[in-house]
Amino acid sequence: MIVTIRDVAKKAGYSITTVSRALNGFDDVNEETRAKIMAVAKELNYQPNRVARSLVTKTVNTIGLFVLGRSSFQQGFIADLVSGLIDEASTHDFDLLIFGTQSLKAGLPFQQLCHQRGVGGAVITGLKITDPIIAELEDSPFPTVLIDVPINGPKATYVTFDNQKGMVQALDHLYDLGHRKIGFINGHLEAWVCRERLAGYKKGLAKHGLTYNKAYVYNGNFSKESGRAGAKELIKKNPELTALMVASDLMAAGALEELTAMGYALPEDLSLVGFDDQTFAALTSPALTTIKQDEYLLGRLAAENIIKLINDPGYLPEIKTLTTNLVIRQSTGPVKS
Amino acid sequence: MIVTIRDVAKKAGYSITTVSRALNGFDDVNEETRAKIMAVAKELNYQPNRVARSLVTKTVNTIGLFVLGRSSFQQGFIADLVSGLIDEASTHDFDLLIFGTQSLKAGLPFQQLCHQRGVGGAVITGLKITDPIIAELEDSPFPTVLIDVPINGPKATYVTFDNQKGMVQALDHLYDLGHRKIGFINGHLEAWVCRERLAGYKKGLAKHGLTYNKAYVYNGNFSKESGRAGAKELIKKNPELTALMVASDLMAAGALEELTAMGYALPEDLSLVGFDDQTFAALTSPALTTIKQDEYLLGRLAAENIIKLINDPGYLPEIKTLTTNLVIRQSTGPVKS
DNA sequence: AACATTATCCAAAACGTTTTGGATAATGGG
DNA sequence: CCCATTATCCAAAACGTTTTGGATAATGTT
Repeated sequence: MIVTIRDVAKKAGYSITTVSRALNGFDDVNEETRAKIMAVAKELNYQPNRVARSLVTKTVNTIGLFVLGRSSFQQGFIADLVSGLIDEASTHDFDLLIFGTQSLKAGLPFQQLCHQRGVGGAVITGLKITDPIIAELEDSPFPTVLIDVPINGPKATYVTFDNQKGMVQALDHLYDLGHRKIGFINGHLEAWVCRERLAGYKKGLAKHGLTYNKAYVYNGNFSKESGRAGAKELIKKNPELTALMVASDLMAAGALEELTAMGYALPEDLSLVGFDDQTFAALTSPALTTIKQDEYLLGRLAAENIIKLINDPGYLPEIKTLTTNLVIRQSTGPVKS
Repeated sequence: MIVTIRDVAKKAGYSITTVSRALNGFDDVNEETRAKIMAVAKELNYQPNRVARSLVTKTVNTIGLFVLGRSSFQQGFIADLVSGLIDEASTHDFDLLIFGTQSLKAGLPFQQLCHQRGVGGAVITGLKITDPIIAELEDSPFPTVLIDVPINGPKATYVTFDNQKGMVQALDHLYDLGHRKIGFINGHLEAWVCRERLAGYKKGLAKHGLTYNKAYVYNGNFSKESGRAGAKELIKKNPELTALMVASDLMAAGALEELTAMGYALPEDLSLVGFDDQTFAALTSPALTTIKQDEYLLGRLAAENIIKLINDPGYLPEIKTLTTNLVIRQSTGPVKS
């Protein structure tokens, strides 16, 4: 049933040493011998036990993906991120082990945990910028790639999107439609992307000579409910607003509900822009104009990066920033004159 | 840095044998000796290398999750399923390795692949009922749990929802609202759940003395576009229909778009029921009445089952069927008289 | 013929851990 | 005192694989 190198050696008539060296490309094996061994290995469907091999070689081809916080699973992008990670890992003959928060709760030092599980490097998503582990990972020799959180160390880097550019794109779009009073519903500032999105909002305003007004910004928490509350508050306090930008599609959906309930017709009375381009952004009524992020590609990039960090001692960590795209749908339109 | 059992033995002043036996609860170790060894192990943060251990003990505490087809990642439930799997696995000190389709494309026999990767059992999602691997797994000694595809073998079982009951619930609801002409947009019949949903539709009709009419059923493919096409065709050919049931929320969203474009007001002119309760079901306008499936719980159940199959030689595989719930929102209302 | 070199194979050690099968001192019972 | 039992420790073997360091026959050169 389970074929070991001993079975192959016995059937081929050579030692396990010769079998191993034949299969692993050593040049001190006669080519005819090698061919015979390879044929037997193929016939028996022999596959080297990676566990045993990794014990000897101390090389590891497993990436650990840490998804922190149950709510991270409820963001729309995890599936695509995982899909991208798997596809890239697979082309490099790496496997992907997934861990949730409880793995880190056990009080076991991060690297010990990874070593115990045979993980050679970690991709982590769901970190807040205040999480202490970030400092710990920064100078660590253990390869790490963070998603959407900046880090820069000898073996640590991150992948993300150009959030600022995305926000500028959205603001350009609204400006071109004639909007001059533009509000912003952000997420919580513990998420680095929210700091970036705020900076992009400010940059977009400045680009068009518009004044940043603190009262036009609401800090939510990425939930639909905070999107509703944000829209309600911003519009109540600033009825002159003609457009709202929102830091996530889910919050934008909440804002849409609230605005509709308040009697606004979108986009005639007010324009709305989300962020993410989650599946449902095309399903709301009106469908959301939003900033698209290709999370599948981000996953591939993260995997590519962590594999290099694991495999190549001389590899210098590179920060990878993917571009975003404005997707115009029906939630934005010309300002009402 | 990396602490091995030899470091602990050296520092504690005992052999590696005694250290191992002390840490693993053997009773031929003096209790004072044990305490001393445990203190040293704790001080050094010693964690047994699972790779080495599994090589010796041939026990494995890794579950392989196979997600087949890129489109499986785009179904709304994968993230919740994974979350549930991880949480349950973690309580049993199991890890979760994820594989995509390409892992099976390599031509490597399934069990060899799992053995090579140190996987003790597999959870598989995305299978069509026509996939040949199902027969292969049925009588295999390798532990397997399928998601939403029936299988029954000595080491094989499946977890799913009561799709028929869900459909009957939806039909009851529509019947109570006065609907008598009820159409059904199904997914493709290679997905077992679609056969179940069709059977449930028929059962619900029969329960209320309504006649099953083949012309009232459209076979889609789970895409939004097929939902649009299904609504268009069913309504065009059967204008007497007052309600549509749909086998997934995404197709329901497509049907909603089409019906709206055709000038129907929902639910006044026609009622619509989806299936899944995906996040966006609450975000469409009107929000979808739908059948809720708790995929997180399904993930936990699958993990619980596969762990039992791996750990307990005497465990008889149990089919696990979770109940569904009707979630009434705004897409259903009384039939127009 | 003697020595050096090359080709080709293999035993042993290693990886980190677990477990088998003693070894030995202490203790208790006849 | 002698023998049996118990407590407590440890060397060795095992797991499946890789790699080091030979061993040896054949061949070539002087």
